[in-house]
Amino acid sequence: MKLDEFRLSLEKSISAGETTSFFCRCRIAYSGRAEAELGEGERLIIIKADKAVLVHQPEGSSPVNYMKPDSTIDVMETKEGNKKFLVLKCYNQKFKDYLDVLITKVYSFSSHKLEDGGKLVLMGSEKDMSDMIKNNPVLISKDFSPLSREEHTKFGFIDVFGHDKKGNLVIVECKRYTAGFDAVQQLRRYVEKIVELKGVDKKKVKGVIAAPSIAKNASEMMEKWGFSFVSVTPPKRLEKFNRDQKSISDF
Amino acid sequence: MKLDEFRLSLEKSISAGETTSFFCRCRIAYSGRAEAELGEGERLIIIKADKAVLVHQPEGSSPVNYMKPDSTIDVMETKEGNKKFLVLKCYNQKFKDYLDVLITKVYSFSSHKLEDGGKLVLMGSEKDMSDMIKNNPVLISKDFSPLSREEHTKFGFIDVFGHDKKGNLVIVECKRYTAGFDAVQQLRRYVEKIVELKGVDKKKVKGVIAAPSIAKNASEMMEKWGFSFVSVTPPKRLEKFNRDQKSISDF
DNA sequence: ATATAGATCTCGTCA
DNA sequence: TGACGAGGTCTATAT
Repeated sequence: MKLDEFRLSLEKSISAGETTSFFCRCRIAYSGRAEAELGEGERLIIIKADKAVLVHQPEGSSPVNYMKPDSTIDVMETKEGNKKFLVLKCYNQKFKDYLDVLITKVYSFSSHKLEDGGKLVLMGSEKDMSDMIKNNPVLISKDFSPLSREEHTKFGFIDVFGHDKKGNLVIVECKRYTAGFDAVQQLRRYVEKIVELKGVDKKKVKGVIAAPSIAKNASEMMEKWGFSFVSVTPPKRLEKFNRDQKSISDF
Repeated sequence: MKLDEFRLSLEKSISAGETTSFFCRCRIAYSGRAEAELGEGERLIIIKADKAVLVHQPEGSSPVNYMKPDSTIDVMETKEGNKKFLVLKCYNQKFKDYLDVLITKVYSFSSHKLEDGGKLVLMGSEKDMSDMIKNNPVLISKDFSPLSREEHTKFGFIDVFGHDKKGNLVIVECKRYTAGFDAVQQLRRYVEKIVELKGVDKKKVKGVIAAPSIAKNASEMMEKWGFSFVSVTPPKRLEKFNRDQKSISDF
């Protein structure tokens, strides 16, 4: 594809608020929160309707370079020797980010005005876990009584907060994956805050990690601080479909 | 674009290890580490050479649905009433992830075998910060002597480790952005580990956060634990180009 | 705008 | 392979 032709199509698409996708050969420089350079190679570049920019190499889930939404995007001509190339100049005012893409060749270009009001409905998040625990407190222990869930209090952001029949306060930290050091430390901070702010005896505040599993080192740390681990798996609904059906949904 | 025609092109591209991009109308169901549904709408779908799948809505940096690399991808026909549609069935064995995309319409399709050996060169990471501090220890204090950097020791992963002239051990935790609770706790854990494993007096181990700034609450926590904060900004090189030059790089 | 924490985090690294 | 920490994390939420 000719660069001139590409340039016209691209500018038109961007100003029309379309979402654009093109394969090209390019070099990239970024400066902003950090700085990065990427030598010449073939990539897929996406410009979204909200002026987000993504540069994808042929492998990996994440873009190798990107710009956040609300960037300004200009297309300019540049010369290298006697050859004309294009430069995609992107700037994000909010984050003081700059991205330059030197485009030396374009293989294909496509663009479309996407109409999409769909919103993702997700199940199995940490929030869903704390929900499940609040509704089934026996998952934590036979005498656990939850009081609040997912609340931003002056004690901190505690997943599930409650008490037991022995008069202990109980703080539950949920993790949807294997709990590690970070989870234990987070719990420890909440426990200390509660002890400090409520002025109760340290022994009267119990810390609990609810997660599918816990790392060995983290487990040792738990013992040290007198916390306990309860194996809980985030709730799901469709799982059975995976094995039984051709499609996980009949839409 | 006809669905039959699209199907042939897509299957050919996938098996050829190309990177593929197409605009379509679709509905989506995911089940695996969590579960998700996304109603009908127009999206851009990318299938990479490594069998990663990305579904992008017209807005936002991140894909609304995705599959990690090394997924198996099948294209199947399905019926809804008397209409024929396509289903993209993706499965990742390692993560037990399933993604179904019901495609009702395809607007455009493009595919290319990307040749790209380019690797991103990044400057200004936390590693670069700890490098800078090791080479300019005065950034921490006049009498700081670094011993190691970015080392996995039995004491933990410590950004910069050293001592001062008063015989104290000094542990520096670098953050490239505003330090918060998490950073302070991380530091606290390292300090406690060193005290425990080296068997030295608590007062002889000093904790330092090196970051551009620190959150107010985190700062209070620092005082409580006797840690100190030093303002350090991650190193960059190209910054001046941003304002002075048309391009942040002359490539 | 800042602060806090989750995420189908992703990615790299090391034991 | 699991554990652990960084990330130009991104995103949502609350203050």
